[in-house]
Amino acid sequence: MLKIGDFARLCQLPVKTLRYYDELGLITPARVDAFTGYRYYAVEQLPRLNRLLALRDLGFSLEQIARVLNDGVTHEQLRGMLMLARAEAEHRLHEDQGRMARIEARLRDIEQEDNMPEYDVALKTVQPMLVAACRIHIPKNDMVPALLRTAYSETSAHVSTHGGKDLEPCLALWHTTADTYTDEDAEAVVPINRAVPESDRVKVYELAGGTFASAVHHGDFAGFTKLHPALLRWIDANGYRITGPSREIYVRHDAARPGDSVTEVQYPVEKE
Amino acid sequence: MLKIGDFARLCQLPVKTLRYYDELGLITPARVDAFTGYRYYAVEQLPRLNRLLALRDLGFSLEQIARVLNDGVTHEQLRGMLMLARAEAEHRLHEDQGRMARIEARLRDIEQEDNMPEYDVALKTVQPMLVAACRIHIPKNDMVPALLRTAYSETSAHVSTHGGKDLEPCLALWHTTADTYTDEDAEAVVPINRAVPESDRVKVYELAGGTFASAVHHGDFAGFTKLHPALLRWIDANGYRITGPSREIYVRHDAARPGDSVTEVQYPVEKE
DNA sequence: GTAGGCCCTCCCGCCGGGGGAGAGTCAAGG
DNA sequence: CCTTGACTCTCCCCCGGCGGGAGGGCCTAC
Repeated sequence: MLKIGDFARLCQLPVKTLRYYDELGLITPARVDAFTGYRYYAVEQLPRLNRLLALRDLGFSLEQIARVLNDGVTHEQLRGMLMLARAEAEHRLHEDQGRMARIEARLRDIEQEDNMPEYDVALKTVQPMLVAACRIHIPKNDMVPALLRTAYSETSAHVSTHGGKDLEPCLALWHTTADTYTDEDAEAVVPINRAVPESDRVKVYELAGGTFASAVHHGDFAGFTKLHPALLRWIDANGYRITGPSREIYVRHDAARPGDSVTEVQYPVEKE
Repeated sequence: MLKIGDFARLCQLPVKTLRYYDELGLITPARVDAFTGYRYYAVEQLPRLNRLLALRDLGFSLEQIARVLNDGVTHEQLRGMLMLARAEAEHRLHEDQGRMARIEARLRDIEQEDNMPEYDVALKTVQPMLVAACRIHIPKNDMVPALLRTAYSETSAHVSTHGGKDLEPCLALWHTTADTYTDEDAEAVVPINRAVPESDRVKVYELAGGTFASAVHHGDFAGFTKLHPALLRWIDANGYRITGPSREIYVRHDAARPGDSVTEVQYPVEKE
């Protein structure tokens, strides 16, 4: 019979861990002194402990290990657990690969240009939302504000005449990725609180959610256009692929005070 | 001014998280009502929040992010933090790659042979220990028990005559990896509690620690020799490399009751 | 005026243990 | 036989990054 410290030395585990495993019923001492509470282990318990450690190394939780060790588990169940563990490990693997890529890109940024990167790009998951939208064609770049404003007014009016309400903030979808700044295909989108009928100009649908690379600009009126190249560089440097139209979210857009405008730009992305 | 729920929707974070970040001083609301305690955020805070998320995605802890955001951090410091984060991500990456390999190997084991693998192999880190050791040559396999016993007696005697004490359990190092079972080069090793002088037959040194692949056998006397092939298969299947002599630890070895013997076999290993 | 949807603080839970307090136990040396 | 020092026991709090819920206040729309 071994005291807990001897057993701990034998299997190279901290004493605390053995006590914790006892509490969870993973390795119960062969004998526990009823008066002193001292735990006494037997060397015969080593194989079970090795089994425990092997399962732990596979990434199983202690609760799963308890099921395997105590309840006994069929081959099929074990296979399922292994495949689940593999999927989880793979997921973490991909996450850390992405993290590595982002860190490397950031380090390159620091090395190359001596000043900080201008914008911080974050990856976020966006919920789908119900919207009313009006698609417009914009022949020349300087017509963007006027045409968008008109489209928002029209959409908003349509929604409210059908008893709906538009929610903040409104956004624009850019279906043309060309940077010619002419003949652009845009969509003025307004989130709404409930479904309303469509018209031939105003469509109502659920704008898809998903994973987006996002950056925010705060300051002078049109300065947020610089976000697009920054985002595109980031997306390229981190090994993502653009999967749809970009979004500009006009968080605050007061024509009277353009210096206070806040705009978020999002690109839907996917790995690889 | 936005209430916390609006701000949460805007940046796609749970309300709880925003409150937590406020508590940590990461994003303090632009205004807090002194009477009601209501938090009011401003859209101007979005860029800072995006910066926070970007740093979080790199794997920084919230405490580190607080330092970056609040105290401001030099380029050199940021570079250091990034390199540290990269090292950590790389470490986790390798861990999960190893885990994947172990899981795959285990799944293959299940697919191939319909019965469970006979032994569980665990990876463990072993502490270095002070030992007295006697190296012996074993011409033929059936001489192992006798020669080892003699070597242990001799070592033990030498240690005790010099005022030392030997600790449990004793082990053997096998310097020959050949499986011919003839002309083997072994070493009878006894852990001791303090340094004693050497003789020409008994050496005293610190047995190195490190990472070992380990399996345990419980049962009939010589059955533990089956552990060696099992361990070798595991080491091969998981992409490790043997870096030194194997160890047999005679956890319990009572010649009178061979059915109760417990033996652990360890191979020192390294990735790749 | 009232309903229901926000918001507040406070407390507990997760996972896999680590650290330490305060008290009891064991084995060896004098 | 006694002491001493190493060991062990239980109990409680701590880590990170929040999530869940209780119990209460606030705000706005009908």
